[in-house]
Amino acid sequence: MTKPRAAETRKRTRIQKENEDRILEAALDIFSTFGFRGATIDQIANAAGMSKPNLLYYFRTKEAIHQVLIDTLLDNWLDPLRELNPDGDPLAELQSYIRRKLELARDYPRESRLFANEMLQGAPRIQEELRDLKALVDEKAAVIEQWIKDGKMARCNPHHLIFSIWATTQHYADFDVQVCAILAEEESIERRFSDAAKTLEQLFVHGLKISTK
Amino acid sequence: MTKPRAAETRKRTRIQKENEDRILEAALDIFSTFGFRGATIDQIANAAGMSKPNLLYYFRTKEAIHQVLIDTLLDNWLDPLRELNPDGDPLAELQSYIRRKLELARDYPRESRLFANEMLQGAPRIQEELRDLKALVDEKAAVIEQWIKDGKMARCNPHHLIFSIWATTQHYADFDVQVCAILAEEESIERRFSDAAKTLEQLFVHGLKISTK
DNA sequence: AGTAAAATTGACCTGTTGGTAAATATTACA
DNA sequence: TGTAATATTTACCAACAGGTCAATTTTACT
Repeated sequence: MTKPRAAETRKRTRIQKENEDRILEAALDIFSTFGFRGATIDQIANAAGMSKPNLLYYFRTKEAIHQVLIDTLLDNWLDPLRELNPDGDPLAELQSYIRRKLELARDYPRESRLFANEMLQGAPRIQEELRDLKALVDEKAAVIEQWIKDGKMARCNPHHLIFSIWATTQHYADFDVQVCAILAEEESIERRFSDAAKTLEQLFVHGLKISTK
Repeated sequence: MTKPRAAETRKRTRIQKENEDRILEAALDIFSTFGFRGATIDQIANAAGMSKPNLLYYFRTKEAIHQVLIDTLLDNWLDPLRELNPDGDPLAELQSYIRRKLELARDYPRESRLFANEMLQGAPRIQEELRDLKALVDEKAAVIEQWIKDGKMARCNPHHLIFSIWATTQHYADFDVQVCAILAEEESIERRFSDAAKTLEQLFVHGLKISTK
């Protein structure tokens, strides 16, 4: 015990807490932009307003920082799916799920990009988390399957439906540059968000066919 | 002219052509997985079965390789959108667009990931290409808008519709690890693809509402 | 076969990167 | 106020990265 690392001790100091938060905040910026290998500790330390050795006093390795980010990310990220209520109205439930995912993409784009980066690289650091994810998705897919069997919504493949919801919503975080480049620049983020929400609702509920109502 | 670099000379040798192809092939692997900053020349050279200096004999810098990949990528990538025919049947045109994009995701996942990596990092190296992209998208969005005005398809925001098509199809390339982890492992790529195609058609055309036909 | 151009390599250089060691400064708390 | 634990910094290291150079081998062509 010659070197009682801050992160290891039981009680966390005020300074410790503050600095760890600053580091994680900065690391989220850098990792989400450059990916794990593309990010450097120097960059993160700099963004956190801190010297590199000082940063390494709080997190022993680059991996350690990344791990914490990924872990906390996944928790929040899956909350909307967890809340899908089997007893609610199917279309309303799905619409609210879509909306909540879209809000996450709007409010936490860096988290989305961090996750996307990890996926692009083949998810080398989150194999076990993917297993938990599968369990949750399978569970909710069963819920959707039941809805379909009960004749409450159109037949479709529940897993792929979930993929489509993920894809369309996260797109606004992950491909934000592209979205902004293509939409007129004067479009505010609020406008983009509400247009996206309206379009997704239209698509997922009614599709593109002329409705005969 | 003391050093007539291979890539600069008019006539391309057999060896030159072969090696450039091998390098680009290897670079696509590495860049698409690790992103620009995460990829190293050593990795690429190694994957191409070639020494680093030899690789640098064909491409002067890491950027040069990346640039070629991005340029050729964008061309092929946008072909399906270019072919959207204003005089065709709207829903059939869009369905065939979706299918072609899905085929691209299946057959050229690395290209998709390369592009995704660039987007995640804020598209630092493809600003001007994004402008061309905007022009094309605006043009096709106008086509869709006309279809809507003609009462041939349901009202929606054409730009966001295109985003949704991109998102859902590319998802199968970019998030392949996740998709595979969540679907049962025994599912073949053909099965995944056909399930995805069917689901997307259902979604984009009919939506999830119970159809009354 | 001879030769000039093209291709390849090993050795090297410079800057960067993840991480360490030891010394110093600061804080919390009795 | 003293002091032990905590926090921070300076100086450093070894490995790696992008890229160059000069020398050597291979190829294409007469």
